[in-house]
Amino acid sequence: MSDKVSLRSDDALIALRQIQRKTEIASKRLAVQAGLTPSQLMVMQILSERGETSAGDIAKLTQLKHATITSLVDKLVDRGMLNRRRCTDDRRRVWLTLCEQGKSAITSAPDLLQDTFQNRFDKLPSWHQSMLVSSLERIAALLDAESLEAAPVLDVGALDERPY
Amino acid sequence: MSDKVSLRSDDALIALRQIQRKTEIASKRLAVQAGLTPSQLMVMQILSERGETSAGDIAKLTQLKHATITSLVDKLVDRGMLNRRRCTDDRRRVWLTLCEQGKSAITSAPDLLQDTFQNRFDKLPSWHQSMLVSSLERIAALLDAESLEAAPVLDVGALDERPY
DNA sequence: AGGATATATTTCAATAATCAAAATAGTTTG
DNA sequence: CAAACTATTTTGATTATTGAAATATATCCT
Repeated sequence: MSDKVSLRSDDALIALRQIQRKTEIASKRLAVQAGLTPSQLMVMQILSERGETSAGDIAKLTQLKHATITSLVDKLVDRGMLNRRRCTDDRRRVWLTLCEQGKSAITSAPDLLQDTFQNRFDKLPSWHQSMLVSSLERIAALLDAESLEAAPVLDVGALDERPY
Repeated sequence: MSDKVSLRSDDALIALRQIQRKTEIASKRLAVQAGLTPSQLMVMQILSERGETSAGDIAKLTQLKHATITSLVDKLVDRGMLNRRRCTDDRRRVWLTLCEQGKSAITSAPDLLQDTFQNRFDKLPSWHQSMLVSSLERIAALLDAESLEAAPVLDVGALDERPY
């Protein structure tokens, strides 16, 4: 007759938030190690995973404004981390790719989170490993909201307080 | 006789990075909805989960500098989101707590990621739900590096490029 | 006890990240 | 071909974050 309901989805969300906080902090630290800002690291990781990507897509994926991407990319290009290439079909667009130096910058930095994880994961029995992998992939799928990636933030006019 | 080895820990890390990117972007959007900056949201979520927490601990947990926490907390206190309280035992320390307005600010904002996740999760068969929860909790545990939370970033002197 | 040292937070001044709005350049549509 | 649209960049702010010095308090040591 208790009215306390412990929903499993709540447990899942709690664990998910813990994972989020840990990975986010680890990524902040990783950026410092690699001599990058967190946003720069994010851009470079996206390029590393997806290969050549347009500036606009990067803006959507990172949820940063175009102006921010431009200035951030300027710096990375100056430092020889990536290349700009004007698209020949549609000459308004700009494609970005990592260059060698960029690739090595993000692979050579020591990633404590990754090392710790990998180390412990490898010690688990095989059945457990495969369960975790399939769970992780399922979770990633559950989080896949189109709307999240692309959509702009909806009307916020109702809020009467501004963030500063 | 192929020398391509697809390690399961790599698969796990790939999925983990996807989850990270999605939750991070969702949290950036959530902050905007709540009229907060991402850092402010993070601080408030930590306070919401842990209750009263010292300024220094918040700095460690968020991986921000003390000076940053001070100015960020100034703004939140001005807006009536949280309280400062000097510790009586050790009068150097400052304890922070959410006030009512702060609590409602972070619970009332619509969280698209959470809604999407919850919705889909609830439709899964029970056995699958409990598998996911235990996997998530295990993953969180695997990521639990003391060193990650507390330790300062190690020597970076070897790097010859600065992040700007 | 009391001076030296350590810790927690804040202040101050400077730097870097981000953004809104306008500008530029190219493309599509009617 | 002009009007409307799209992708990116420039410009000129504003805000977030930081390092270093300052402040206040606590602990350690002899």
